[in-house]
Amino acid sequence: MLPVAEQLAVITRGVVDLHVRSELEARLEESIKTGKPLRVKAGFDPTRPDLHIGHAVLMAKMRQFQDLGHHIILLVGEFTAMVGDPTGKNELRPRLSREEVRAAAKTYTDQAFKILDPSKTEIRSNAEWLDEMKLVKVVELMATMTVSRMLERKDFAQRYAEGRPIYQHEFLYPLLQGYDSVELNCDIELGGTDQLFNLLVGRDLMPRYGLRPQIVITTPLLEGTDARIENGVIVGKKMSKSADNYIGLTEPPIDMFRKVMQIDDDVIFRYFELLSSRSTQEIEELKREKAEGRDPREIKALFARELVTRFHDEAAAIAAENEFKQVYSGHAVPQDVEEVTVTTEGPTLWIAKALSSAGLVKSTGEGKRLVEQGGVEVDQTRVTDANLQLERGKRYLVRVGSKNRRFKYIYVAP
RNA sequence: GGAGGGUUGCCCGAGUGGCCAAAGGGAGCAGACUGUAAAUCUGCCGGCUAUGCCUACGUUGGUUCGAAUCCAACACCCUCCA
Repeated sequence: MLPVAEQLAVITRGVVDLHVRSELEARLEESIKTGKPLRVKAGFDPTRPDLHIGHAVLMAKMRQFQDLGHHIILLVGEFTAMVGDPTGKNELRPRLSREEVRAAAKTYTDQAFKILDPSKTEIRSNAEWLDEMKLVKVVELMATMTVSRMLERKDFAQRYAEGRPIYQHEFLYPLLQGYDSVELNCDIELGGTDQLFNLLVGRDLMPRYGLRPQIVITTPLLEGTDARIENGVIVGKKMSKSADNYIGLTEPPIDMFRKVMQIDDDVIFRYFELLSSRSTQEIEELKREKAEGRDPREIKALFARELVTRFHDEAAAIAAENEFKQVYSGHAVPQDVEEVTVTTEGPTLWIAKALSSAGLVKSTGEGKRLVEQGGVEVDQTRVTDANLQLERGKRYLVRVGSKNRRFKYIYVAP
């Protein structure tokens, strides 16, 4: 094992909160002396299987602990997922069935193992102990925390102040998550900054059960692909599916690549710092090169390639880069364009109708609008006539959109 | 249990009988300019081949020639009192 100072340097890189540093040092020292790895827990709620690269920030930190020789416990919040953590968006999360949770947990771990070493990862589910928890124990647990303490949590406080609903089971959530740490007797718990409150509840709870309090470390939440830099500070919503500013871990290579290339030129460094395996020095070097006039597209492509390589493979990354260059910079047609067959009653088919039947737009109204606005190409030529009729028995190559180009061959069946 | 306030499109938010498919803003989309990004400007932004029709302002019913707007019941949320 590495000496304490070196481990600390790795552990604290890029983290937001660390409670408490001196305890961490002591615990690392002890671990080196006894040869016992620290028990590091990171939990996740398998609420929805829509993982994006924002989640990968935490996974990368977990991986660092593994590389330092510590023991990672990946806690599946199978039970807590059904309770539903109050979201940052202050909406009540839907409660999920056990089946949905299981499916989501599977996709989560599949993705996590693209970063984590499965042989060094212990997967546990809190349903193991929470399913059978007796009411007396629940009451005991609830008696450890006051309502006003709960209301310290930002989103509770906010909702309370704004007169929006808070349900009682939501108060239970942090307690249950904290109790997981008691069951697992963790040395350290990791989470996103949004989890700080919950993590600290665990820390408070442990001594009440006769355990040493866990050390709490949080990683930043990655801003979405639509983030901007204003006055040197990154601004923008967190990456999320609902804000549609995410890069999914299972997205096709070309989409990953495209989305990275559409990130703001300066914001890309945030991504580098939180996700790239490049060293801090290398990243600084890239920043310097950009300042000296290197094409930002090249720098973004470096990150895009690294990302696609990690979640797919190197061949996919190269292919994606080539396709991107051809399709977006060179206006070429991608290799694998899907062909759809649409039918028509009459001798011809209205373009707007064809677009919606082919699934390229949501409605014929939208199709018509796009044509009117010049957002549609048929056989590589921009369509200007919103009344264009496609002929029966012919096959057309249609392109819709610009930022996110969609191509299809439309065959008008006789 | 009692009293009062609230529920409008993806989000925020105006609208208190016809001029309301519903102001304004945000988000989003398209075009121009570009680099694929930013900034800026322009246009669009419920559905339907439509000078019209359908669906929509929590739900259901009612009043009216006509309802997001008035009435009733219900549901949900909030506040105060118990």
